[in-house]
Amino acid sequence: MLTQTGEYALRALVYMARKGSDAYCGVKEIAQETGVPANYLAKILQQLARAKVLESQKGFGGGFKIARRLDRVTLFDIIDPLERIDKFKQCVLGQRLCNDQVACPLHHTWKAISGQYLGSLRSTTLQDVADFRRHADAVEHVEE
Amino acid sequence: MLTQTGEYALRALVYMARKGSDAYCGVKEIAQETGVPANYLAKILQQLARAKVLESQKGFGGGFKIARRLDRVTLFDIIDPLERIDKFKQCVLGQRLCNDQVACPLHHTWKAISGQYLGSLRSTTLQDVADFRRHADAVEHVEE
DNA sequence: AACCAATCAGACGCTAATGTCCTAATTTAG
DNA sequence: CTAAATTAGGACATTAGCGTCTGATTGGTT
Repeated sequence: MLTQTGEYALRALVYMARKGSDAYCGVKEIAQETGVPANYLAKILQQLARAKVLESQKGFGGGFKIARRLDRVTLFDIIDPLERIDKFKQCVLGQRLCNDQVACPLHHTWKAISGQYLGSLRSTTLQDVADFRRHADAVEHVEE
Repeated sequence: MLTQTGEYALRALVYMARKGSDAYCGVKEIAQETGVPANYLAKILQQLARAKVLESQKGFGGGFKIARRLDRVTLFDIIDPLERIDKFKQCVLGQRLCNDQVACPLHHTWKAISGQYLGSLRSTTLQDVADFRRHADAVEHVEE
């Protein structure tokens, strides 16, 4: 469903989004807080920087930060550069000819399944995630 | 989403279901028709036999056949013995404490996504797939 | 200018998934 | 009974994902 790399990326970006600061955030800190191996996380964040999802800054006080407004970054944006999402477009049964008109036995079933998955990833933004968290915190606070 | 092994299993079982015969079906034939590497497919089918999804028969005229009525075999039954579907139950962000009450920022989003996925796999049977195919064949025939 | 903090880039190793091959064990045909 | 067909099972090879390490580069601090 989600590769290890993709999960690590989600962990890191959710952490950064939730932190909310506009300053650059170091790899060590993110790794520490999310439990992702630091060196490997660095590779992942570099890829996301190349994909323009993050901005990076070398040197003292440098690190990574989210390149766009939180409501303009979807979960799909984060996972897409790291995994082969285009797999979804190919026929599960491996038939060359498989589309809405001429469909393999699994075409419609699989299109529905993958459509729901991709749709959810595309419609959920980091803003949604950050908002939810704050709401949950508030609820917790009220319950105390 | 779906591992290579799982995809191969789907290809093979859909082929067998569609063929509709109650006789044992040889690995070579299935491999030929589905484009799956024969030796690897053999391993996969053996696993499904151990999981009671298939029955196997050695010797001349032997092979594999589906062990239950087609409407009692879901796509989930086919994929489950081959992949670690239990991954879905774990928190995406890796938090130890994450459930409906105390949720991580992604809990609800991810629960919805994986729920749709697993639900589709569990509610689709080989009978559905075989039926669809026959219907599609009929449509093709009419169009000629 | 010298130094330090941090990313960048590439090489390297480990592990699991994928794929191949060979030898048994089993069943049927003749 | 023998030979052929076929799965069962294990050993092995290949590949890709995951993870580590080292040196280079960049930018700020002193």
